[in-house]
Amino acid sequence: MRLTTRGRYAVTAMLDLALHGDKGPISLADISQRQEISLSYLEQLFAKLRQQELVSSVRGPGGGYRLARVSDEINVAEIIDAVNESIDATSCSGKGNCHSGDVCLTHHLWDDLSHQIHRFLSGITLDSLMHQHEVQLVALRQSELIDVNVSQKI
Amino acid sequence: MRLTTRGRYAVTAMLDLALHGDKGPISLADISQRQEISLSYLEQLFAKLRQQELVSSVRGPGGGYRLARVSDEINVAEIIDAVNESIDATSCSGKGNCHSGDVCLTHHLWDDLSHQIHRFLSGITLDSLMHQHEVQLVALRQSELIDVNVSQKI
DNA sequence: TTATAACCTACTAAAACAGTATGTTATTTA
DNA sequence: TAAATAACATACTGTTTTAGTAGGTTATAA
Repeated sequence: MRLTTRGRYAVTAMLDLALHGDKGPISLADISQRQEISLSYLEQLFAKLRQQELVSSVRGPGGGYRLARVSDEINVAEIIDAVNESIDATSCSGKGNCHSGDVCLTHHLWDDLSHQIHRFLSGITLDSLMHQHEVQLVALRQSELIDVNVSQKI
Repeated sequence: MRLTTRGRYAVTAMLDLALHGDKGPISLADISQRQEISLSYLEQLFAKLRQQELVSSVRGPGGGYRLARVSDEINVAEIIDAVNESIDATSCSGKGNCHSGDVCLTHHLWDDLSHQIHRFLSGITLDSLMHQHEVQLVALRQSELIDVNVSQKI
């Protein structure tokens, strides 16, 4: 089982989209700046998110990405899944052939754990996240920081 | 967050100890054979399990390892922890400095998830595992296989 | 004294991770 | 129509981790 920067970045970027998506398509450059994620890396992640139809894209100037569905119909588990991080904790990918073709002593335990994690993460939607008090505080601070940066540029 | 072969091996080996420990100390060679885990790799894992005082050792012929506590006082979370696999899902190890010194947008989510997983795994003891029907079936099959191997050797 | 099995340290091939680099293509705007 | 923008695509790379191997030393029971 893996839960690394890749999955975290994907969820963070999608939440950023959910928070700012009302102003039309959001460019990866914007997300990159706000969330401090390398642009090239975001591009790779969004290629997968697009394949899984979690986002849709608009090319050209003023273009960017939009959520492909409303924010309460996208959950965290499917975002992590889309960027190829498996939530599965078994060594056999659930096949049950972990010990010379049969299940290993602890197969059931890891299978249970996987379901537990999946249940937890699939119950959390982008919509529920963006309405959390703590998320809103962080989002507010981030937009203030960006404003400062922008005015410094001018 | 990592949950890989290392943590799985450690839990499997500890469960093997719990299942067979009534016959005195169990050698790593036995566990290696039953659970199909490389002996050298087991030695490295047990060095850490011993440091964390989850097992005690007996050297010399007939020696091996014992659980350092009764099986219902050892839970899966501490075994995984002992072999250096962190259950923590945050990128900042819970410090909350994941976004230029402050928390990132999704810090709270990963923190929640970590607690969820920890609560689940720390609620499962070796004792509860060894009394599970499925575990007993697998253990039975394994001891039969070993018996066949032994009689073939003779 | 010999065999056993823990204990210890260094090394290694392969994979994954996170990121960089260098483009091409579609679309808007001046 | 040219320039700028931003998605889209692919190949490459340094670093770390993983899982395991190799080659010992030390303690103890038979």
